[in-house]
Amino acid sequence: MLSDADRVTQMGDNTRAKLKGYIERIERLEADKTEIAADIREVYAEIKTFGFDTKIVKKVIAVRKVEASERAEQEALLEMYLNAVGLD
Amino acid sequence: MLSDADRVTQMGDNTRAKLKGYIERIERLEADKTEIAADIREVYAEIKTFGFDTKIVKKVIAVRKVEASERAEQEALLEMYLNAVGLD
Amino acid sequence: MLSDADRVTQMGDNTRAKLKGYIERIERLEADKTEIAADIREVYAEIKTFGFDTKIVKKVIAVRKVEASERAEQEALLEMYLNAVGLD
Amino acid sequence: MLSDADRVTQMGDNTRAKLKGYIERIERLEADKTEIAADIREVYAEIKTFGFDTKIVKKVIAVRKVEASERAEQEALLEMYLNAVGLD
DNA sequence: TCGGAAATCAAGACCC
DNA sequence: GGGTCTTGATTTCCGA
Repeated sequence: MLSDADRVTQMGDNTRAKLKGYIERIERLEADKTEIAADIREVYAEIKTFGFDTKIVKKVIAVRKVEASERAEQEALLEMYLNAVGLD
Repeated sequence: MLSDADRVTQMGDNTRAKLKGYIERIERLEADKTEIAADIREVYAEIKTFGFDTKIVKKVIAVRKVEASERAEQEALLEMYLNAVGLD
Repeated sequence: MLSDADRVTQMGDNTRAKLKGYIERIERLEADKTEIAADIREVYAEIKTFGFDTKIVKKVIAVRKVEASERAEQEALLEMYLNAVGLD
Repeated sequence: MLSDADRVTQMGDNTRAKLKGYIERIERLEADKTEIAADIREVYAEIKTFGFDTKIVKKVIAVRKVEASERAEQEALLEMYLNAVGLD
């Protein structure tokens, strides 16, 4: 069986190009993610400038997040019930 | 500076005994954990025997869990508000 | 045949109570499991404070675990042999 | 001086709306970030399907990342030197 | 029983 | 420097 290293050294140009494409795509996505994180930090900075405690704002957002996830969980549960009854 | 291997070969009996104690304690705790996991699996098996879909039961438990965490988050937020107002 | 949801909507109080009992029992077991995991983390923290590399301690425990299972394996094998020759 | 809570209870509709806007903006940004993370996971899944070890791909990306930051570091250093000798 | 999917956990980065 | 967030690895769990 081929090891990964064997695959790399023996693979054709098409395969190599494909792998390269994957890697570059991931790097672009990660760059986007980093940029968004920077945007978020910026907004918090603005909020602080505005005179609010960012810690509380963060907590408010956290609460809203678990509320949302609870709603999602309940919907999933309902879905399962309906599915079990054959009403979906 | 001493490497870990140095420590092991050079340490006195007391130190060695202490380390041995830690290891045995962890092993006991892990045995307990494994046993509990087995108990949980058993309960699910019983539930299935009983004729219920374990997937739904799991989801019910998940919903209850996020409900609990939401309650905890809201309390933490309230705490922060009160703290900010100086009423805590 | 009844679907799971039929069972839920049509089941009597006894059944419902039984299911509730299962759920609460699982929740208690999971709480126990979480607590034990916390205990284990604590012991590792203590070990680290003590000056040892927790990674190595983990390795030691892992090795002892496979050794234990190997021993069990061999004992089972021996048991089989003895049984086969009528010496058990 | 007003505490944060005072601000919340006493603030006018404009202020409240502004804060709400900030929160919603952050939530949108975080949703985007989550989505990108999902995309990345998807790409890795595709890579795995393709027959490569994702762990190695991750390593490659990590290496390229530090190489990029090292390059940036060196360029900054070069810049400083050139600046110091008045050649920039 | 194997493989993927998910939870758990410690380590590192990063911001305050 | 303290604390939170993120990431990467390990382990765990379930279905096929």
